[in-house]
Amino acid sequence: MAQKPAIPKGTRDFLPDEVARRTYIFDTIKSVFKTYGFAPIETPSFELSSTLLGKYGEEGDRLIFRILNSGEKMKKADLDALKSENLARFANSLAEKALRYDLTVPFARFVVQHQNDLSFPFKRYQIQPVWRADRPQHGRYQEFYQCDADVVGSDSLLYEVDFVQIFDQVLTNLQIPGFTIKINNRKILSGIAEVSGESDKLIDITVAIDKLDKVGEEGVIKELLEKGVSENAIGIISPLFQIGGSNEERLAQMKTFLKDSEIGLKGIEELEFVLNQTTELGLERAEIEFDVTLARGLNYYTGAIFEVKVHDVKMGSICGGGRYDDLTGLFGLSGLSGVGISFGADRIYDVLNELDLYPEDTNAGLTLLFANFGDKEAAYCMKLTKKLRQIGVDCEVYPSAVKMQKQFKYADNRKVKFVALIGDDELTKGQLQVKNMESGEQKAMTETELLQFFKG
RNA sequence: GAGGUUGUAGCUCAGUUGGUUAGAGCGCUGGUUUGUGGUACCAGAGGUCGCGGGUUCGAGACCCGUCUCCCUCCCCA
Repeated sequence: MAQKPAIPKGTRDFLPDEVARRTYIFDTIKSVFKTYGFAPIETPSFELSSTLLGKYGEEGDRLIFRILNSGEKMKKADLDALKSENLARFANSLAEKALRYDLTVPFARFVVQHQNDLSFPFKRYQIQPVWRADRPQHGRYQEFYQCDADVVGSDSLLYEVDFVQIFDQVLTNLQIPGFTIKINNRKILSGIAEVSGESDKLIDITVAIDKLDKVGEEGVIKELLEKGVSENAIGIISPLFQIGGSNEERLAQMKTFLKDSEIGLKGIEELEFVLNQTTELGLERAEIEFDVTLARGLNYYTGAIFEVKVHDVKMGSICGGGRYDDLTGLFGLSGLSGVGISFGADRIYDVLNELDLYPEDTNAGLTLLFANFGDKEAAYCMKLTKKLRQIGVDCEVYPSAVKMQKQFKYADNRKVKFVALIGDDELTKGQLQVKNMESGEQKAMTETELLQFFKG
């Protein structure tokens, strides 16, 4: 035997039953996206490196899978960069293409390229795999699916309201018992930086504050000091650590805190609008929480920021999203505001598996199997399968006339719902035996009765 | 990218301080005579103990390297 086969780390194979479960998740998400007026698009799995690089920050660039140039293009390798140890530039000269890292940046590219064919606001959804050269961990893969819905070309906050409803609808439909939609606004974070007098350290401050629930107040202060934030500024920021209570109470506290920051107050106003509208509409299973410490790494968000966490499961956020006022600006089309969300299908899949939340019929089973009693009988069954398939019944004939025990065992493993037995007797009588594999009940019926039975 | 951990049949694991032909359960295959599965009984197949090197008379067990899994950080879905 050759060496045992393997797949790259952070990737997975899916068996038929697993695919059935994943299809259920994708279908649930798709159908909700559709009811909110989103239409699907697709983009290539790889893009030009120049499209992706520099869009996700330094960390993100490191996680982008590069596609090595081949043939003559190998000659484009920048050997000078290698000599001068500029490895990043050398790597870029070796790879003109790269696997997509998310669906948002390719979408921005798509919008700019097809701007004349689109009517705005443009709403699309996209369900495709993305790749990250990350170190695999629980709920973290190198290949995984994102399910994105975005709108570009409108700055209306009604879309933020819609997205909150979509989170609630999808996760409720998937039977997830409890989950929290965390919401914040990047303008509030800007306001905090402004009030503290450290506007240029916005990113450092938000990243540090984001860790509050993980490292605690002291941890955050330590990180702020390390990043060179002044003690004075930290003194101004620290009251934020005490913010709590209901969403209304938090808003009130933040209003006071940000009273001298125009941008901060704008953020509060936007957030208040979304929260109020959401209260008007109501939520099925979701809880919504204003979380000042919610930051999210991506540098392109400018307004609302979302993140969804499932209760009682140890798993990173299963959904994220937010508003980006000028994403397409990176590709030369400015002035288009966008807002979007993403469902992490693979994490949702893991959560559903962990909580065992699949509906009963989510498997790759077969509806009807014809037992094989010999050539003559099988030939008759083949004719029947053709008729059944025309009315949409999935069925098949067992391939050989082996002993019944074996055929039934096969039916069992395939999770077959019904087995039809047509032997010599039945052929002459025109009566078929149909056995319900779950109840064990077996009854005789004619061919027309059989077709009728499965039609209903 | 940094640190830690794990790796024995298809799966879940046992395997005493290194010592003969490496075990169990589940699963799988066949059987328990006539056309009936999910239960029972019997039998069988299946492992160069992640991979490569080293120490030793002898290594699944010890050492080094490497890959993988999982975990912490980072970042995120």
